[in-house]
Amino acid sequence: MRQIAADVGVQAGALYNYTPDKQSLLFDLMKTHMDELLEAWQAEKSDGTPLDRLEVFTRFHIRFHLDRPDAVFIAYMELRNLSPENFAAIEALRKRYEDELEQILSDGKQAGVFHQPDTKLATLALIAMLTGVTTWYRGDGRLTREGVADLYWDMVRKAVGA
Amino acid sequence: MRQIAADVGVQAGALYNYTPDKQSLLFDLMKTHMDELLEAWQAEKSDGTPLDRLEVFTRFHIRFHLDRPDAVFIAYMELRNLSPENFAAIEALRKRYEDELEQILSDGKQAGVFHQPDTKLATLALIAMLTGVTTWYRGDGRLTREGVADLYWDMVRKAVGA
DNA sequence: GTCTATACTCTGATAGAC
DNA sequence: GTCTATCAGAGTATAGAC
Repeated sequence: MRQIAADVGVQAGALYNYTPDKQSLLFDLMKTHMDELLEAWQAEKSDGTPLDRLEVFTRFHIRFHLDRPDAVFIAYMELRNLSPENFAAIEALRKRYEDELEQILSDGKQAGVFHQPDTKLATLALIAMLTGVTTWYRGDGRLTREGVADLYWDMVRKAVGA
Repeated sequence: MRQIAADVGVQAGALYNYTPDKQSLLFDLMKTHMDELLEAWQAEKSDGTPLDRLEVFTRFHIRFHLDRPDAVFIAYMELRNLSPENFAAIEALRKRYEDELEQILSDGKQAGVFHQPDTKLATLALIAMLTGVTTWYRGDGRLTREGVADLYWDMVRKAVGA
């Protein structure tokens, strides 16, 4: 709390005018992140073919996460420091996001364009693969953000047999 | 440290007969984990075709990580608590492991059986995808460990165009 | 709304007896 | 090798002045 206070230019005690305690502050950070993720996806998602929707999801996920490395880091690494109730709330939001991808994969399989044997596992596997980009991508590296998205999309597409 | 001491049945001070400080204890845990990973892989790897080697790697990675959920959790979540020198040492070991997969993918591409456009990115993407299994797999769930490995292998194989 | 001051607790680590 | 006792520092949070 002292470190946060120093970064925003006040003394530690002054922070408690804005948050009742540290746990609430962490929860608000994570909840805001997940709300923004879901809201941004609702604004981005389209009604095309399953293949198109999967590509939109893939590129959206990479772009959104690369735009917010700090929030993503917190959202994954601080889960264990949430109270049980707060953890459940964040997990529910995460599940809603996973369901968006699962629905695309499910529709694609039904349409005969995707061929994953297990849609639920494919959902989790693809999200893990895509989110991993935040652990290694650096803006000054050899690949542009668009280049990275192209490469991930190639793998996603193939992984579901499209 | 008091919590660890309580779990092993001694007082906190007694732990310092076994480790000079907490940082060393964490580093030793993570280093041991990485050493075991590399050693186990050396014992497991074979000389077959790239496709066979990739399958062996996939199944090995899943099995090894599902066998050690606690060590895996620490190895990923506590990286930020390592001193810079210790972090560099662990990262070097991690890189050696990644290089094992990268070599397989590289050989497969050269042989014309894999078709990933970017071998380095494919390496990181696949490891992230596979390691993700530890965040959701539960032994009492609907899938057996072998079933999970089969499903991941199907996705890995397709993702590299094999 | 921010400050200073401080209460209270926890933490890693050490000292010295046994 | 373990214990008890304790230190020094950091942590979250609160009180009261301005």
